[in-house]
Amino acid sequence: MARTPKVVEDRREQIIDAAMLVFSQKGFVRATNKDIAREAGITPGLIYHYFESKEALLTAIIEGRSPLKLLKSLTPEVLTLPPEDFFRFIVRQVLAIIEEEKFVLLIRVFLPEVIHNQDLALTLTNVIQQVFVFLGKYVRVCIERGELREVDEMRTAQVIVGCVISFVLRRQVLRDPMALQLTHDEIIESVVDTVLQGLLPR
Amino acid sequence: MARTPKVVEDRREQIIDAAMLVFSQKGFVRATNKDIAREAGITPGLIYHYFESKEALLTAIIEGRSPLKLLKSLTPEVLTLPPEDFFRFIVRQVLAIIEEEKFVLLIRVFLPEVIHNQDLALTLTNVIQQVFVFLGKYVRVCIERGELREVDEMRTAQVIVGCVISFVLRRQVLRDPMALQLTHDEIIESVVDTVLQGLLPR
Amino acid sequence: MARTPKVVEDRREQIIDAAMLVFSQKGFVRATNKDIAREAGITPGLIYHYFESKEALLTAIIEGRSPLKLLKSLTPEVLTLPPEDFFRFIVRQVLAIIEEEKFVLLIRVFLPEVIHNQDLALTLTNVIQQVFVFLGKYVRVCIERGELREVDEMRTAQVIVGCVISFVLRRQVLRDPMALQLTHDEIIESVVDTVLQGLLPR
Amino acid sequence: MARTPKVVEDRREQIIDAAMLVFSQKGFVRATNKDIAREAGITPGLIYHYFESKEALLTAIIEGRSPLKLLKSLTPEVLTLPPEDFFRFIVRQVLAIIEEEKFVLLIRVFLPEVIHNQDLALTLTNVIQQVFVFLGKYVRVCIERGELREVDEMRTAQVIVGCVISFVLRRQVLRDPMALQLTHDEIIESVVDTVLQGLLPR
DNA sequence: AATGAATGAGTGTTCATTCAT
DNA sequence: TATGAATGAACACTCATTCAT
Repeated sequence: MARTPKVVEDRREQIIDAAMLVFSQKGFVRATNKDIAREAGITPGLIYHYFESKEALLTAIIEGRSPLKLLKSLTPEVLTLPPEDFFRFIVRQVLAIIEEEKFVLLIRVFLPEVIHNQDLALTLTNVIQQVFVFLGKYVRVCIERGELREVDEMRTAQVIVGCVISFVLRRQVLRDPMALQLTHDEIIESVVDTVLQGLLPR
Repeated sequence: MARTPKVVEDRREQIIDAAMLVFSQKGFVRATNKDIAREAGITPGLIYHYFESKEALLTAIIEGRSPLKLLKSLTPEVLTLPPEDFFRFIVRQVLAIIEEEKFVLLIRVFLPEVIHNQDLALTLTNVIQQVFVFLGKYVRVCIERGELREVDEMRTAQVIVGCVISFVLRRQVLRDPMALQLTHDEIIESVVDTVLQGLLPR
Repeated sequence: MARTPKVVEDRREQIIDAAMLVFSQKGFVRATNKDIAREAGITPGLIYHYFESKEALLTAIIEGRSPLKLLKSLTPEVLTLPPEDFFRFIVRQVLAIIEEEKFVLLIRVFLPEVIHNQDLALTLTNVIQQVFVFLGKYVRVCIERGELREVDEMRTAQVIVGCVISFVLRRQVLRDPMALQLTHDEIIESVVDTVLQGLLPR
Repeated sequence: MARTPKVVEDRREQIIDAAMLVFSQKGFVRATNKDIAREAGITPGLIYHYFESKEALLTAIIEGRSPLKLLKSLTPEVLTLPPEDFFRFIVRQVLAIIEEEKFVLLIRVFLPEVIHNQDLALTLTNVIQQVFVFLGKYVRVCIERGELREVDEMRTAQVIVGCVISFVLRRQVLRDPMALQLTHDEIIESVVDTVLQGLLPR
């Protein structure tokens, strides 16, 4: 009885892991409880001891696996870095977290759901927004320091993060070979160089 | 005898329209033939007079509503425009087509399917690739004319188009208010200005 | 208007022929009106100008194609033939009619239906019975003439005709190669010789 | 744990029994899963816990209820019996097994299917063939012993078994009263007497 | 905690039949 | 006569969910 809660926690995690995998492969609706149970090495009925419904299992994934790490890495000290380093750092960070194996699964689970679920969309929007705000603040500071030219800092943040996101989607959702052949460093270089130097000759 | 074929065509189109709408709202799997029939004002059985299966209906949408218009607008003449005008033109073009009402529906129908359907992913990849190639060629020409500095033209193309795509996705999939409040012109300005001038002071 | 009735008759026959073929291939329930219409070179709707329902089409086949020819060939004059000739004649007659192309179709259409349709079974029973009676009468006459030994004439008739029927079923329903490799003459010989001479040495 | 597998087996058997009955009454295609479920006292969905499909249920009937008993009874010992006894024995055996209640159901289930299913036809053909071969061998032995006159043993076997089969079909499929009024012994007597003695006076 | 038999509401699909043309 | 679009009532089958064990 003292050990039970720990075991329970494990089972829950185990089911969530299995569900994440199966959902990411077949999609939420197409994935059956039988599929999930098979992947978790249990029987379908047991899922209902830990989750109210299949829907609740999806919610649990969302709530338990939210990309909070992303925001934690955005500490104030990095704000003191010079633009080149800062941008490389933040793009690398976003790429690293977002392309983690588990995170990729999350994307593949959420993306289809987010389209028909406004709540989910809001959750995701908020996370992204916080990245924008953080990045935007830095850009504003640099502008005032004279290290960057006068631009709308929020739009600039959206351009930069947007580039990275589209690379990730092409890699992880479309599995576009042209996007997959690039290393993280090459992506970082392409984005940061273009955005900092601009295309026009100096 | 003269009117009948026209009516038939209309029915087919009508069913496709209804399916597009319902699929975009509920997703392909969740949408039922009953939903589609209700939306089209017919009985479910009639769908099978015009399509072999629900899957075939999805295929018909893809094949009939493919974004060929996008590529048609990319005529050789525009290649002679100076970079500022050219980039504004092409970004405006992509935005205009991609944010058309019907096209938005297409995105919402395909995006969830593309994740679990490699064939669909390939189709989409190919279309995007063609835009990259077109844009890349232009960049190469400008570099040789000395109008743009020396960069990898394909990666640059991916950066530019990627920015636009991520704006569209945030608007049409996430319905992110921050992205929605921008006009097409503002998006174009943000992307083109950032990419051409760069952020570093000149 | 003068020609119409004739055309109508043709159409009816044409539909019945098509239905017989399709029913014999797929069975009554599995065969669709569309199948029949395709085979007849018409559209499904037209069937209902000539027949009340699919069921009525089956009935029309039964009523129109009943094996009356079989009984017509059993004229009184053959009764005067000596046993050897008579048996060969009647077995040959039964075989010839029953293995006619059209008749084989009939068997394949009826057999499955007869099992679940007592009316049909009665119709068929009656036809066979008449053959038994005819044959039985002949046997009785021969016994009285001393040309055959004293046996129950009706049971004897059932044995003889039963042999032939089972050969036909094995050929036309089971398509049993062992039965199919025999010619009509060989079947006749096997049946008649066995039944007349008996297996015991004389 | 000791009782569970037994219950499962019972359920399977129970469904097979119900299906046999319903199929034999309405035919495979006309019989619905609802019919079978009602007969078995379960819900239609449960059928799919035990069988992959309706088709698989038919297959299970074939495989589980195949008339192997028939062949098992044909042991070498009986080959030593004198012709009269042997023929009476084998005809009685065939009649007894083939007219068992369960076997009659089988006939009524298969006969309609066998017409449109070559695989099924082959299975049935093989069983019958084995009986022919067994009987043929015996006839050959007797001929060599001088107990029977010189005849083609395989054709003779076909004649004898064919007689019995046609009696059974008339009884169980056509429900022909003339065939039904005979006892097994009468049928045996008619067949064996005719075939052994022949009709011609000795 | 764990099983898996059992249910019932639904799904895609088929097809005999009707009917405006 | 003839068409084929349209319907509606089924059908086989699926699966989330429940529950006795």
